[in-house]
Amino acid sequence: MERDDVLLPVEPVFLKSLRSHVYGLVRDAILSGKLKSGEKLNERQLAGSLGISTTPLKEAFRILEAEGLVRSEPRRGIYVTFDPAQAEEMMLARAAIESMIARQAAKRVSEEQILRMRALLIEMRTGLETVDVLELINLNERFHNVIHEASGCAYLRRLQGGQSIYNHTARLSVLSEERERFLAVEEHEAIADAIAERKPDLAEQRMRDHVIRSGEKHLIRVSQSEDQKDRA
Amino acid sequence: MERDDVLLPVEPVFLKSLRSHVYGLVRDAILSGKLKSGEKLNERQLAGSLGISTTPLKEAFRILEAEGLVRSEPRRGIYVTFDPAQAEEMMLARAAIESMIARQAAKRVSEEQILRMRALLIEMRTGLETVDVLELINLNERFHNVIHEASGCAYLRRLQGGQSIYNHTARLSVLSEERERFLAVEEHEAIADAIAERKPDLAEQRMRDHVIRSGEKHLIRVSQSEDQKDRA
DNA sequence: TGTTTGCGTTTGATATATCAGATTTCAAAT
DNA sequence: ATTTGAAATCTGATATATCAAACGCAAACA
Repeated sequence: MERDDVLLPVEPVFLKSLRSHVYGLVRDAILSGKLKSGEKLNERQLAGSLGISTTPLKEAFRILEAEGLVRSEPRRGIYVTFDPAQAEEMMLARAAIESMIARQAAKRVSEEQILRMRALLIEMRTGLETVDVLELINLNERFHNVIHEASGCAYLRRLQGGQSIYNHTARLSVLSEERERFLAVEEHEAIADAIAERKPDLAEQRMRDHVIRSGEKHLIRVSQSEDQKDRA
Repeated sequence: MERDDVLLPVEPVFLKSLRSHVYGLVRDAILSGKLKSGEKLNERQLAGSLGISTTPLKEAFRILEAEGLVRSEPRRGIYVTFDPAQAEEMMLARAAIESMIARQAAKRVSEEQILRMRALLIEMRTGLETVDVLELINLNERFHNVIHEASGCAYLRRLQGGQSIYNHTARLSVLSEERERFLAVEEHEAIADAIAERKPDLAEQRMRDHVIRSGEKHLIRVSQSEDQKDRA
């Protein structure tokens, strides 16, 4: 055993399965509204246009079905199931789970993790002044990651990931507002305080309110841009 | 149209897909501990022993994977991923989602729904005295259903369903305790009060505490019976 | 004219075959 | 004795074939 530690394992990204690839494609199409709710997805036709067989496609459908983005009627077909109401519920689900994670984090956080949160918050303040939105997005994610890590809840974290419906572009759009950037950092600081002081109830409440408030902002933006498309 | 109404639609249970059947089979095996965490599931072998082809089986694996009960390593195989820690996290997830549902219910509940909750609670009190545990389980479910209905959150309800890891037997076991039966009814009454008074925060908090408390009870029972098996 | 029945087409469900990555084995080399 | 590496083998990923249910449309009938 000599110097194994210097060799990082190669990211196995490039051998991602067809299934997961087409899953991502369809998922994005649904969430972005390219596939309307109620629309029927023809297995063979879609497989044909994607240049793959039906086997990986129907596996992708099972994942989407488990996530609640499509509904499968036996011997009938699979139908898209996603509308603004469900988008809001997914946001609420994210709030519920993320706040439960925050609660657990407040019980288990280490001193080292508290320091890391504080450091990130200071960086956020800086990013606020330099109006570096990209950096702010990155810091936000790292901040939440520290909390996830502190919670020790791998399953909840995974479940939470399934409820995110907004892509990078949408985040950029929301954080383009000065007021929103300011609010986000304020709320993150409040959450960090609650966790650092080991107050589970408070941490949960603040995290929930934060996710719901910023989530509503997203939803409003999306519905507005949908309206614009409709007028066109 | 002549007398169609007297003909109830046949329960389409028997034409349930193979996929969903084997999904249920494997899921139960994992949750009940018959399949240990880390165990590898061989596609062909399992398909063979079940007397089916690999196609519906691998679809079932995708659902289980989306639920976080198995993990798939490309070109390697699929491995069971379920241990006591995850069981506890699933219970916490249930608490998080169910309490969010209660919160929404407190905002939207109708007078008629409040009356139905009250009626169920009265029946529970009766079931408490006659020690009709089966009836109590039934009433519990109907009570929660009213709340789900009041919340109007179809997606959250669905997501919640995926976090239930205990079967009828387990529920029976827990409610065999006099004290547990009493506590459950007390908590349900408190939850109903909060919802009837349209207090979202209170309803959420009470529902969360209820799910976590009774969930911990379940977890303890399970770990104890696991210990017994280990000694055998 | 409205309803029903029948058959051909479509399409999802399932089975089987093929491909390619991963593991194992075991002998040759050091 | 240990290492290496190539072939055999295992196994999941993907493609293709087959089966049967559901749909649609038109002919038959009332």
